[in-house]
Amino acid sequence: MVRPTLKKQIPNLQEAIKETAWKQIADLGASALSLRAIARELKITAPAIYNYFPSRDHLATALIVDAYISLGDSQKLTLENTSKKGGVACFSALGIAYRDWAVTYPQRYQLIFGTPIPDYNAPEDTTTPAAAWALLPLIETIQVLYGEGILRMEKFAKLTAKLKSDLETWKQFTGDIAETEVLYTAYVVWSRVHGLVMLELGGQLPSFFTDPGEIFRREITTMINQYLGE
Amino acid sequence: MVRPTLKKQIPNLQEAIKETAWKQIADLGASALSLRAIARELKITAPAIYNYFPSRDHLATALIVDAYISLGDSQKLTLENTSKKGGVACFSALGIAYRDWAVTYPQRYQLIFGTPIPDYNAPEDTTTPAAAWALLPLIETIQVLYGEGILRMEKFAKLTAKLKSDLETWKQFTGDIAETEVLYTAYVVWSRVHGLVMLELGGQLPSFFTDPGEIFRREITTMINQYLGE
DNA sequence: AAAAATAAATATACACTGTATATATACACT
DNA sequence: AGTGTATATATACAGTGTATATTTATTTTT
Repeated sequence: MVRPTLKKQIPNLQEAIKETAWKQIADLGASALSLRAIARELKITAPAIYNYFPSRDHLATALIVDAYISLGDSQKLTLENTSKKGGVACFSALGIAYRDWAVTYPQRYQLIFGTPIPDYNAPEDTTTPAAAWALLPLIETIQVLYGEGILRMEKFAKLTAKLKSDLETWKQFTGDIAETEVLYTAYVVWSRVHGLVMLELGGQLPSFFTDPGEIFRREITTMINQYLGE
Repeated sequence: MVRPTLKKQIPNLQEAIKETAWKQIADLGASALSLRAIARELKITAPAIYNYFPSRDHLATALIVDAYISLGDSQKLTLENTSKKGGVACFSALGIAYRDWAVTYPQRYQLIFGTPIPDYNAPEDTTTPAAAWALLPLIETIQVLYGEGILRMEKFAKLTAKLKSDLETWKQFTGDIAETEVLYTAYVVWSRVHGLVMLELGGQLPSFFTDPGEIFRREITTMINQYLGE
């Protein structure tokens, strides 16, 4: 028999492939992403996957988008649960939640921000919107703080015209909810959080640092002191 | 003929293998590291490499250590060329040089901090000292600023006893030249620089940002304003 | 209802990869 | 000169992504 009857097949195979991929990524790391291994687990032949994803890279892109969505969902949920406590509390909670997500799903974080898949280059037109969406809660929060006059933009050098125009382009991806100053701040904040998380997950933070979370929380506090104020 | 005469062979094959590896990494990316490709270019069979590196991972580790050394050399040279201009100038120059190195050798940067090689996990006992060495010039500089009373530690929350003890352990790797406060600051500064560089190299900074270097230089200035002062 | 078209799987094959094993040769030392 | 060791080759295995052709199940059309 060349092809089994459909009743024996997996329904919603596209989702099943991604789920199996996530399971294996969680177990063996993002670099172990293997069409053949996925096929084996689904009792399918490897080329069959090509009916759902034209190539391994397309599957990887789909996984990355899913990961961004998962991160964005986590951020969104955090914001909803904290919004009543005020802007500063939101800022702090979003930072903590960002790291929590990364620590909970290190493989997903590496999948997005590391380069775990050989010869894979993420297509910018799909990842830029996904990344922007994941950052929306942070941008929203900073926009609120900016509106309340709590964000101390005067601590930064004045934004140049060119930089402002670049940020205008980014605005389109972020739902046009924030001003250029806010977007700039969000990017800078993101880079700080990302740097800490990346060093921690990448193993660059030597293992004798017994509580990486503490350093992270300290930095959140420092950022609040530096960027925000009455 | 099973083995060619030695006069036809490459002298200093260990170095030649690493050089070829670097060339291919620069051309095709760190994920394309392939013993067979190296062997092909050296007109050698793949298993011959095993006489010099027990496995692909050992070669990768050697390359990572080399990359750290290259980064450290660049930092050291920068410090030597700037030291007469004072601590703040050094701080700034080291930051710029760090990014310059990363932008010049993006593949090396990804090799160290990304996870480009499938199933490879860097052995901490070799990378921690290498990383510490690469950071020495920054640590030195911050130590000088701290000694001059320019580093505003009061902006940070007081270091806890546990964190201090963790930092004491790190001290051993950094030549015991700096105090815990300085090491903490250096780590935090590193994480900020690293975050920006990582987002830029990883393609997370959308391409419509026409001059990533400007954002970076602005952040250096911001850091000087935040951490240093008369 | 039968036939044609389409979709989705298999089978097979190719060019790769890292690496284990056995073997042969060049070189250094006694 | 002969022996031992280092260093290469040859071969093989299991794994990878993916291109191609083939077969079958399902859907659509007549």
